Amino acid sequence: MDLQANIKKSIVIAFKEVYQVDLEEKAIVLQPTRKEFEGTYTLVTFPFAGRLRQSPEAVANAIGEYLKESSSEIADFNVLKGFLNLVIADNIWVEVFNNILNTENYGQNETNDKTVMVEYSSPNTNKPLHLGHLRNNFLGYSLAEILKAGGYKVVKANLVNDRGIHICKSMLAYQKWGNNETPSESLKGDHLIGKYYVEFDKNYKVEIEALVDEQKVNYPAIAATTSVKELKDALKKKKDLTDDEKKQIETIKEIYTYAEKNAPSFLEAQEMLRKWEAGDEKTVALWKQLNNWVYDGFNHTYKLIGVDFDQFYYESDTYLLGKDIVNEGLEKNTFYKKEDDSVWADLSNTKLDDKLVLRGDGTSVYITQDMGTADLKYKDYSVDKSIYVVGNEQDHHFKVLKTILGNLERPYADGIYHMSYGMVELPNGKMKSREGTVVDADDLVGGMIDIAKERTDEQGKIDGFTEDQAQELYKMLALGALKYFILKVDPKNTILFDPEESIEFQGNTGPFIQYNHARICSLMRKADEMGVSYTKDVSLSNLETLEVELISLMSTFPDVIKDAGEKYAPSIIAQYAYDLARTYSRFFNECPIFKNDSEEVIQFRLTLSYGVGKVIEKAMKLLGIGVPERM
RNA sequence: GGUCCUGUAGCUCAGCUGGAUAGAGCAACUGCCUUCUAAGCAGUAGGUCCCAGGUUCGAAUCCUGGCGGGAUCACCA
Repeated sequence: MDLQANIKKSIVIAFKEVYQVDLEEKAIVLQPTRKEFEGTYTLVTFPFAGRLRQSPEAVANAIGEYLKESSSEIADFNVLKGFLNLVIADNIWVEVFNNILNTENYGQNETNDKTVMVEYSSPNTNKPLHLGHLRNNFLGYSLAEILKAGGYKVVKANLVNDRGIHICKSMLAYQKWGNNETPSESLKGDHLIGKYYVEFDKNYKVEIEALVDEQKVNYPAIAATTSVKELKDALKKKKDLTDDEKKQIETIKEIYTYAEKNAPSFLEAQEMLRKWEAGDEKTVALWKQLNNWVYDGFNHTYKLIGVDFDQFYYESDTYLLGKDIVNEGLEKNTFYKKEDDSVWADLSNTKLDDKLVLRGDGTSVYITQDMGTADLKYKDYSVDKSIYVVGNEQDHHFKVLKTILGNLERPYADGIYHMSYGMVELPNGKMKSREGTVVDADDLVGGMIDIAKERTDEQGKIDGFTEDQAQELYKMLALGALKYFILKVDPKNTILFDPEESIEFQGNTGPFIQYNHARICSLMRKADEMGVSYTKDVSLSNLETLEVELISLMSTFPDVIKDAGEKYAPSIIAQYAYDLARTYSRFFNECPIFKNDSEEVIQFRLTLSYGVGKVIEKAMKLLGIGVPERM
């Protein structure tokens, strides 16, 4: 039963009967009534007033009067200016609630026979996951769950970036300084490799500076300076540069570019990449070993944060894909070749600049393999939609990719969607791996679990818990706080990650919602002791405002799920879960459940609590957050 | 410079398919545990919704132009 739709139908009839006008159901917009007025839905009559040559107030009164008389759903109404507030009959709410109770897996939309792939996480295998990856993982996982609940068949995919110059860098450093170190309890594989990646970078930087200073003699504009780096930093800070200084900057850039490409260790890394691509046995063996360590480390983290995948793609398998598509593009004249044999996608039909898709030497670039992988995904799953959960720094890239695939007349091109999300910034600025200001994912989660333990223990709320149960609760609360903190924000906004605030357990937080679930479970336990149980068929004729509010909120859940899926916004679910928990919390305080004379009321409120608990549980599940039975 | 995103309370964020007196949380202050979990509830205080025009009965919301913040415009991935 769709209450809103029924009311709209009644309104259409009302307009026909009262004013002899035909309205489309779509033209009628019902909005939630503001808290300070009585009623659940509000019809705004301003738009009709002009047409009917009546005051908005008169229209509202006439329609309200008609509805009250003729519609069993409308118990009462009130009018303020052009706002017609409709009060729904309590027995209708009871009916709505019974419907919810008797709907299996309430919230789940009917299947739509469509398949969608959600690619997320997609890490580089040269360093451990950090806070930015956490946002990606939480968003991807949640979106996948939301789409499932929205009726899609979902494939969660992870495209692992396991090859390339950056991988060779850590391999090289390990080869040089690794002394056959292996992962251990205290240093798992991804962290181990990350350590060597940092080592490489440190050494590389030293080499660059040395090379730069060596080169400066060839450049009169800066030859006299003692340290190029100091000069560079000084110029960076300065405003209103003179022409000479601007020239110096250009020169410095030039030298750095040269140094970056000619530093010994960089050349070595390049050489290693060539060997890898040639299939050199030793190189490939090292690569395999180190990558496997990293995967073990990642799997540990994935398990810790509770995300999973149905399909892994590896760039070492896919990086050569896409070259056929380049030929196809040339044949279809949507690509063209330049004099140096490089191939470009013609994007003159858009605002975008033409894009290189194959280098002059025949090697591919990032977008080449992305085209190939897109084909592969379609081949594997004939997906109707393909979602890429990738940061907003790649907005342009995905615009180009989608356009190119469209020009190539790929049937799936329209279904490509870049779920772009904003960066995660720290109170003192951006995270920069080179400056050591990254927040490591494992450390962060570990730290939050510790804090969850502290808070819980000091409240003395784990009496009777086994050690395992306690540990499980700490983890559930820690991840609940973290995931909710990140998911409640609209994906496209930049997040300011304040470690202090993210572990708050009060107010608009994950634990607050979890707490309300635990309270409900506590009621259920008490009911059990008292020999009362919830029912699948409540009957009651008189409801409290908060009871109506709860039922009304619950009734919108399937639509909220659909909306969140259409907007690719887990934040909508987060907001909903909080609204429901908060409303329940007020109900809990104002409406005693057991301390009540009427058997009927006790059973109704108990059942209402049960229903709310179920919806909270399901909503949180869509965010990848578990709910405890006690806390 | 071009393109895209963004600017709402001291702070973190909702609201943005136009609708009533702009909402939450945190922080501050005041109440409420012999009664179902106080990780809670109730209340007080806090706003030029970046600015200026425009459209409209009505604009935080739509349009135009500014200003501030961010991303991007690689033969990097």
